[in-house]
Amino acid sequence: MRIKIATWNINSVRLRIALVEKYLTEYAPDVLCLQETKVSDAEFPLKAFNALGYKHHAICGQKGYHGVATLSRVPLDDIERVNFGGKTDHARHVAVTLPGDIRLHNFYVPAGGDIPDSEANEKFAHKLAYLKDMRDYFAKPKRPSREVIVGDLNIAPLEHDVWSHKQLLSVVSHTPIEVAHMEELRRTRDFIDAARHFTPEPEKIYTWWSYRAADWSKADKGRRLDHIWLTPDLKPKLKALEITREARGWTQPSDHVPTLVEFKL
DNA sequence: ATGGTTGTTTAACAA
Repeated sequence: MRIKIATWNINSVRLRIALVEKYLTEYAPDVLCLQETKVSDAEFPLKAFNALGYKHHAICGQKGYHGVATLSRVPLDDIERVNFGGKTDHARHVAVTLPGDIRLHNFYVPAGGDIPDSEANEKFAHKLAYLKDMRDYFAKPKRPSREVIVGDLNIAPLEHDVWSHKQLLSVVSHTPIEVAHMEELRRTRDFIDAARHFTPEPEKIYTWWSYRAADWSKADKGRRLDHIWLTPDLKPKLKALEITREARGWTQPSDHVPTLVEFKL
């Protein structure tokens, strides 16, 4: 059995529903995990997904901000929403179980504001608290043997996950303290970084380009903020990983592009 | 060193 799982920070699912339809039609993931849906569950555009065969839904949204959703052509079991980081009004996580007993977590980690100092910037403190809660959650005993974490983790951990390591060392998303928190989380289950499994450093990998560049592609000042991690027992099942850079050039795009992983179980 | 853009919701905030 093969299964394809995609993750995409869509930055408003209602505004970009036509781009979602285009992606589903052209790339045909079995499961799509969206972040920054920016919509309450009652207003979520489910019809478009149902029409394309994505009839299984796990949605955790809120009005205007944040929000995650997992849409699937295969059944979803044991839907769970966990509050990490202490802010109970933030919709940033939903988990499901896929056929093959894969526990799939869809995350939208807080961006963390502009100043990389927990004293001066409450948003940065919240980001680090969120990552600590994630670490504690995955460190608990009796976790499922097959787990996958996907989403916008809002951290580019490696030197070649950003366009300039030196120039971004004090920029939120690439600071050593964030990277250390992320590594502590990764080590709880010895998660495999799927993108780097297929494309090791020093090759650059980006999944996000700022809206503020005059020519995003020419400047190419990207960061790898979106990730797919898997527990080691899934490593031999990895077949492919695809980052759809092209999607950044679509009309009225998200600033993030989709990442897709394929397993042969 | 600075400023640059986009989306939600309606001037400010988040990213």
